[in-house]
Amino acid sequence: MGAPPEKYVLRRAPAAAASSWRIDYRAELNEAQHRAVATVEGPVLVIAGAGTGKTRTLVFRVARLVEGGVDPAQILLLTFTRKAAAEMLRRASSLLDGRCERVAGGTFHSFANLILRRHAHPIGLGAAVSILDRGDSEDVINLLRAEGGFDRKERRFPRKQKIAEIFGMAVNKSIDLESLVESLYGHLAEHVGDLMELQAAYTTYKRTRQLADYDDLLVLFRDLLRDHAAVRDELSRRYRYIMVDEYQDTNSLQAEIVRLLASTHDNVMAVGDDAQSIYSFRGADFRNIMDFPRSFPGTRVIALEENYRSTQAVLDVTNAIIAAARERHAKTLFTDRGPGQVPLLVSGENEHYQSRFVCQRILELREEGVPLGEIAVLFRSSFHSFGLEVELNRHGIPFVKRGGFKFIETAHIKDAIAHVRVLLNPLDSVSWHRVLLLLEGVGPRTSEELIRAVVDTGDPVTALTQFPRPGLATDLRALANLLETLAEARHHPESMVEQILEYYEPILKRIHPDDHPKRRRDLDHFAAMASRYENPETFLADMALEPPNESVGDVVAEVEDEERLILSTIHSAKGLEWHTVFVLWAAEGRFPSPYSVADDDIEEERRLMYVATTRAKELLYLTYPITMFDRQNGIVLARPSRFVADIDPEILRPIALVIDMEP
DNA sequence: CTTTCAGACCTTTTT
DNA sequence: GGTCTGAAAG
Repeated sequence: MGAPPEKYVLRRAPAAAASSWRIDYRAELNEAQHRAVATVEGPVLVIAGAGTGKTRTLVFRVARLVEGGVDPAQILLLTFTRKAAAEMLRRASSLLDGRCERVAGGTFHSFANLILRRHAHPIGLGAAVSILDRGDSEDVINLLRAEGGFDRKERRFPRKQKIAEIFGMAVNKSIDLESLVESLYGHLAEHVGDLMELQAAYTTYKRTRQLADYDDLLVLFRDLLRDHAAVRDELSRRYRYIMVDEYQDTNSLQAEIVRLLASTHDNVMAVGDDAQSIYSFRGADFRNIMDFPRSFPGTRVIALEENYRSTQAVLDVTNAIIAAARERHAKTLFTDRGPGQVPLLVSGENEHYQSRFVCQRILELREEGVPLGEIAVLFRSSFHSFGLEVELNRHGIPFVKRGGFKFIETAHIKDAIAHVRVLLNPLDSVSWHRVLLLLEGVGPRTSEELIRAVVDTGDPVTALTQFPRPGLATDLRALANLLETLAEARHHPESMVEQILEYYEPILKRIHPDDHPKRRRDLDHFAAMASRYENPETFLADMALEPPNESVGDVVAEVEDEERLILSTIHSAKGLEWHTVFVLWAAEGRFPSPYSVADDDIEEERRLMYVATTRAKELLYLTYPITMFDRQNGIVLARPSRFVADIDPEILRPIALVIDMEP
């Protein structure tokens, strides 16, 4: 994160032992940052505005702890993505030495997974738990929904997606289904009984088959800590210093986990910004950050308000956006980075103007020497960039897209993963289902029978080869052969994936006659990803918990990242910064999202706009078309987003695009 | 039972 | 544009 470069004086004694050189914390940090770094014992809450050096503070604090003699393995750094943790530890290591790499870190989910695998026993879990991603849990729910006959009710019963959302929300908000439906899903009140029944069935299903969804990881981890004092004390003593980044986006379950983990020492530093809370759809509540001092009495609160990232002109806009927020910690960011250029509110005739403007401006910036990797185009929803993507391709501007539908979620990749999963956890009926339905002549019924045979005999190979259905014998034999080959040697993930692909190739051609070459290429990249792992267990866990955030096709980098423009959802842009930021579709009907308008979640949308605009260091452009296509009404007039429409034109300058008619 | 095909539906954000 | 669902044919 940004910092005054002129103050960057790292003094490193030449070739001396690591412990003999010292970091000059006072020279490196401002007063508030320094206080946060120097406060080592006891609970600390850092309220860090956007671009105020939050990451820098965490990095220096890790270094400070290690330098002060704390064993790195006693430090736990919980972040929003593992990439964020890795990046911080890399920076801390460059301040000190390799020791910082031994700091434990990752997301709540990945850390929970790690601990649960070590302490599976007390909560009745096996070591080979399969992690269900969102799609997997929806599949299970759908199965049970049909099995329980819930879908045959006269009144419309919610679809699997909605059900999964509701179940997840209940867990993440730590409230029971009944009150959740009452408060947030009132229109489903008549189904409460059925939903509860379904939820119970879902839980049983997962437990008996060694399956855990994302929420289970947190719940089971919490239960382990809460109900097993010995484990709790052991863990609490092992992780003596806990730091939690992006605390505004944690939910009550995660807060509870932190509370329990710190039970023997209270050494927790939570860092966050209530104005940047954008994950309430996942049960996060920015009030969590307000409650921190209550669960940790004696908390020292430190506010970081000096912004090192953006010019004053950019800050004037972001301050104006957030000033209208209904409920927040009042703070106004300031900088001494100089005035900078006034951000523009750019309007054009239609979406095409918007795309052309962005492309043209990007090409100009590149001429001026701004690397493509220092430019980002941000948007509320992943599909908002479709039009621009076409235009970028036309101009030959390389880009990566982050967020939205992911590579890992495509059917063919999930198929490949399913084969690895059944091998590791033969009880994983979700994956069995996927694997078996690929065979010609196998539908849901036959698949069920086969799975029952596999579970009953406990021996997949025998169950498959002995299955009394001559028409399927050849295919089942082939599958059994594959499983045998995979099981024989404890394969390296890469060679496992290669074996699977050999088996899967003909199936792929049959199911996707038109585009199997494209899918085949995806699968080859998947194999390449597998090659980075030592064992299949960590490979699978990572694919479920920290999949690459790139969209389909982007996993292949033909060009180095520095030479590619970034397209990203605002959610995926969290914590990052660029020289120039474009915000697409700053128009009513797109941003705020119509869903949020209907549900009265406007305040979170405002924070999203705040997060988007605070990513810019030098240049900021908000664009919107004057007409846009609406599915119901066809072409309609668009208005600028309510979050920016009323900003003083001196602060956010309106510009209209015109096309040069000269030849 | 499985496959196929047409029409409905619905599209936010993510671990 | 893609998935999901239901109905009818193989």
